[in-house]
Formats: sequence, structure tokens, C-alpha cells
Amino acid sequence: MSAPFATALRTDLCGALRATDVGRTVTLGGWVHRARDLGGIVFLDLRDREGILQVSFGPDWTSAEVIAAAAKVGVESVVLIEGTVVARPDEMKNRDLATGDVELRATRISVVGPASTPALPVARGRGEQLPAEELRLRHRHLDLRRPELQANLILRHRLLQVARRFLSDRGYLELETPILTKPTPEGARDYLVPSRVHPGEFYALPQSPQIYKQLFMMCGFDRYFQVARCFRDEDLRADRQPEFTQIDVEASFVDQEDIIAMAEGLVAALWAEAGVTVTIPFPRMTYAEAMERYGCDRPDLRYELTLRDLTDVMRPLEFGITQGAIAAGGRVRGLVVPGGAAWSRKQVDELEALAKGAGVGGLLRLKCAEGKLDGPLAKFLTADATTAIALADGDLLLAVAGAEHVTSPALDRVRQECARRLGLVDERAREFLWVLDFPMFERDPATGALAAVHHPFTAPNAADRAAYPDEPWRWRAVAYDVVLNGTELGGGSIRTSDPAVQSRMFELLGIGDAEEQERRFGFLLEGLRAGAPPHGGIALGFDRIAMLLSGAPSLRDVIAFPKTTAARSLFEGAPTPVNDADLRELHLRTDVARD
RNA sequence: GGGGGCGUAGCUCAGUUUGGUUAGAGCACUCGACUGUCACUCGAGAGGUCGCGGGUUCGAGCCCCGUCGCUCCCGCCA
Repeated sequence: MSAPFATALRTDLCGALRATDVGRTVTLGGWVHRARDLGGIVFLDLRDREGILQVSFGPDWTSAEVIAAAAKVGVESVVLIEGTVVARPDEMKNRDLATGDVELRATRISVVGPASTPALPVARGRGEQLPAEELRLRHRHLDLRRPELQANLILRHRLLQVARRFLSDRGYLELETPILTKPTPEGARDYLVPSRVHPGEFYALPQSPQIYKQLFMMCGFDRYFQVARCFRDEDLRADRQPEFTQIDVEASFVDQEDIIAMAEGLVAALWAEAGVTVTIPFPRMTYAEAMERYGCDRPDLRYELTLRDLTDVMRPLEFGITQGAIAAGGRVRGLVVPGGAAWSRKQVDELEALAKGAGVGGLLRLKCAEGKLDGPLAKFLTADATTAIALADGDLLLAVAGAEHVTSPALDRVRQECARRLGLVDERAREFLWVLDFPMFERDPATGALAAVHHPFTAPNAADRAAYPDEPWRWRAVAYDVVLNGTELGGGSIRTSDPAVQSRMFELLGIGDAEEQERRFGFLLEGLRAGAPPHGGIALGFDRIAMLLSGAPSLRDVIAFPKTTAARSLFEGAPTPVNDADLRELHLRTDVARD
């Protein structure tokens, strides 16, 4: 690192010293990572964000008082040390340390920040497990001292700088939007903030800056981006936090191709910063094709194992399950697993349990072993069907009968688990993909009501709207997701810029009343009526990208102060009860008994 | 909201299968020895609400019920 880290108190970062520094007299500040007291000579490993350096205190170059002080200092204490950088003899070099060719012969030490015994170790023994995550979060000030987490956050910083540079160089303006905003009835649950001056009224924290960024386009800023903090009050996962960061982008006078090209460049730049070359453009697939071949709108293309339609093959068979499903308007779909015939009954039952967990009644099996077909289906198969299915020796066919919204998720899970078992997943492979032509709406299976697949501001495909004016469930949206190895990195759409079309969309979503539209989305509609350019954009899930590029197993390892799965901060202790006076001032009362 | 896993010393873990004397180990910590270590080594010591509450039992870290916390998954996340 070439930045001038010299200050009034120190001359260098200890982790930056190399053989070229030999002979220099330096003053370093850092944390005592480990100590080795050999009696006459004392070694301290000094750590800062740049790395670790061995400091030696010996009678030939250090006074007795300084040696005694060094022998007494506790690990994780902050010290200032003055000394001379010396080369280590060959047999004393430490190849595991970037600074291992040199050491500091100390002449002075001052303990500027003595540390109490740490509640959990920062320096870990070889092979020793990390402390429980609960403790790591509770003592985050210590956990964040670990070089691994520091490396994650430093990479995160570099990725953010790359994104800013990339977008700024292309004319995107970094504009900020409110954190205290308006509750939205759509989508996820809002975090609400009570208003003190308006009794009974609330702000919401933004789920995304969606409408604001569209308004920037209507204002004529032309290109916008923001490193946007977003808030959603939903249950958590390893890859989901209640507050998270998006790289949020919007541009005017663009179509889908403009946004896709920009996003590919941005993704390539981010991956390049992490040392990975990414080939652009990315392959593309329609939503319909993804669902048909993979049962999933973000397929993992590192392996094939594609789904097949078996409806026509199965239709003539006198087999109750498939006949019933087909008669009810469903289909029979499945996948052929090479080598799956060798799996035990129990192993296939486990797959069936996965499928059932996704809502199907069961998993049909047909295996081909030693040239013979075996399974409940076998005796119903006609010669034509056998030919059509065309199982090779060792193959296992797994099939599901039913409606598409049932067979797809079930087969998706089965496919993923089969790939895992067969070792088909190449962990080093990177399969980027655009999924295009998402449906505009999905139906609530219970009520039949339409809901936006992406969001209500997405533009419907104009040709679909013209062809099926009264069948909006057939409309595709001008929306796109970018996917890597089965993980959604981000998504966006071209927006509706015609206020009449936007009104119609609200109407289809059950917000038919003009007054209600104005009340809830008036600020958007007003903007559209004031003259809106065609516009669209995308948002990338930045935490997830940082997680992938750092190799971290959890989002919590790329967020400095994350929440637990119960949405708590264990370190600072949030959320927390507040006193009655504060509540009264906000015109709030809780129904929770207090002790 | 539902299901699974985990919870024993400051930390990582054994002990729970089949209930039985005073609950162990490594690291860290304290004291001592040691002049080239780099997970220093060696000796000694201190350190326990077995997550919490209740129950069964002559006896519970271990069995039962409840509860809390962390975690993974489903629902949820436009």
C-alpha cells in the first residue's frame, strides 16, 4: 500500500515493511497479536490492518526496562514501538508472513492502549474452530480485528470504489434519497418510524429508492446511481439481512439493451477488482425457458440435468396418478439422472421428501438397471413410451405430475440435490446468465388476485398488451435478472413512463380507485404527468456480491455490524425498550407488559 | 408462524449412548524457568449457575416438560 500512512505518532504500517526497509529506524503502532517470551529475548507479533510483523526485544539492542515492559504487555494491547528494521537470516525467515523477511529490533515500547484479557481469541491456533457466531457478534469489536474479516471489509470498500468510479465515469450521478420516507402497501413489510410532530403518523424506511430514482429521471438528471441502504422487515436467512445495500442505478432514454450492457460492464469491473476475469456479454434465457428447462427463474447453469416434458409420453398410459393430473390440466415433467439407478430406496425417498416439501404429492421413479426397467410405472409402459423415454443403463427417471406452479419448484429442488450428489457442481465455475421476459403478473393461488412479479412500475411488453388487452396475466414485463450460479445478483426493468399505463397497472393490481391511487402513489403519477422520459434501471445486491467475491459463507461476514436471524444486534443491543416518556412524546403506547 | 441443529471453564471441545464418588482436555489467564522463537517450550496454579425454569428419581450435565439464545431451512422477502 503506497498511501502515506505516516502520522505524528508513527512512521509506517507494520504490515507493510519489507526487505527494502532494512536499516530504517521506524516507529510503529499496532495491536499485540501474540507474544513469545523466551526469557532473555522477547518476541511480539505486531498487527495492524496491513499485516503482522515480528518485533524482537533482545539484550544486545534493547534496554532491560524495555524488555521487561514487552514481556508484561498483554495480547490485543495497543503499543507504539520504535526500533530498527533488520533482515532476518535465511533460517529465521517466516514464509507465512508477508513481512517474514524482516523483523523490527525494538528500542522503545509504550503501551498506549492496554487491553483486558479478550473475551474471545483474535489470534487463532491452527485448526481451531471459530468461536460461536453468537459470541463473535456479541464481541464484534474483537471479531472485527481478525485479518479475515478485515480483508472482507477492505474488499467491500474496493468494490464500492470500483462501482462508483465505473458509474461516475459513464455520467451517472450519485444522488441521495430520503431514509425517512412514505410507507408502501406493496411488497415487504415496512420498518416504521413514528412522527413526533404529527401524532399517529409514520414514516417508513425505504425498501428501495425505486420511486425516487424514477423521479430523478423525470427531473432530467438522466443518469443516477446510489449505494442505497434498503430496509425490509421480513424473516432472515444466511443471505438476507433486514438492512442491506444495493447498487441502485437508473437511466433515461434507454431500453433493456442499454441497461444490460451497462450492468455487464459493472459486474465485470467488480469481478475484475476481485481478480476474476468475466466474459461479457452474458448468455440469455427467457423466463419461460428457464422455468421449462430448470423449473426455476435463476437456474444454476454449472450443470445440465435439464427437465423434460413427459406429458405426451404418459398420456396414453393406464396409470392413475399421471392420468388424473393430465385430466386436471396438469403436465408430467421429470429429469433423467445418469447413475441414479444405483441409489438406494432410502436415497430416492429423501429426494421425494424434498419434492413433497415443495408441494407435490410424490415423486415417480423409473430406473433402468441391467437393461431392465423397474419402478411403479414400469408395468404400465407401452413399447412406444419406453422408446420415447429412452433410459440408458444406470439411468433413473424422476417425474412429477401436476400443475406447473407445483412441478417446477419440486423438480428444481430435486435437480439441485441430484447435481450435488453426483458431484456435478464445479465450485470454480462461474455461469452468468440474464433471465428475460418475466411475466408482468402472478396470481395469488388463493384469491386469484394479480400481483406484480417485479414491481408495479415495470413496463409491460407493449406487443403483449396490444395482443391481449383483456388478459393481463399473459403480458410479459420488460424486466431482467442477472444470475450467477443459481444466485440472483440483481434485477431491474424498463419502467412505465406513461401515466395512463401506470394508472391501468395500479388498477389491475387492485388499486382501481383514482383517489386511492393519488393518495398512495400521487407523487409518482404527478411526476409522470409532468413529462417523463423513457427510463429504466437495475439494482445489484451489493452485500451478496461482496459475500461471493470474498468467499464468505454468510452475509454477516461482509457486514461490519450485522443483525442475527432474530433481527437483533448483539453488540450494541438493538432493538431495545424505550422509556415511557419517549413513547408518550411519540404518541405511542405498547401492549407489552414491562417489568 | 412452522420444522431441524446447537448451547458443558474466557474460547474450542470431550463426557449424554446405558442416570451413580470430587465434571475433564487443549488454548487463553496467573506465577515460575528459559537468549532466536514465530501455535515457542517446560513446571505449577486458578478458573464451572453443565443456557434458564420446572419435573421424574435415593441420586440428573445425562431422562421428561417448558422456556430463552444462536443457527439452517420452509412460509415470508413487489
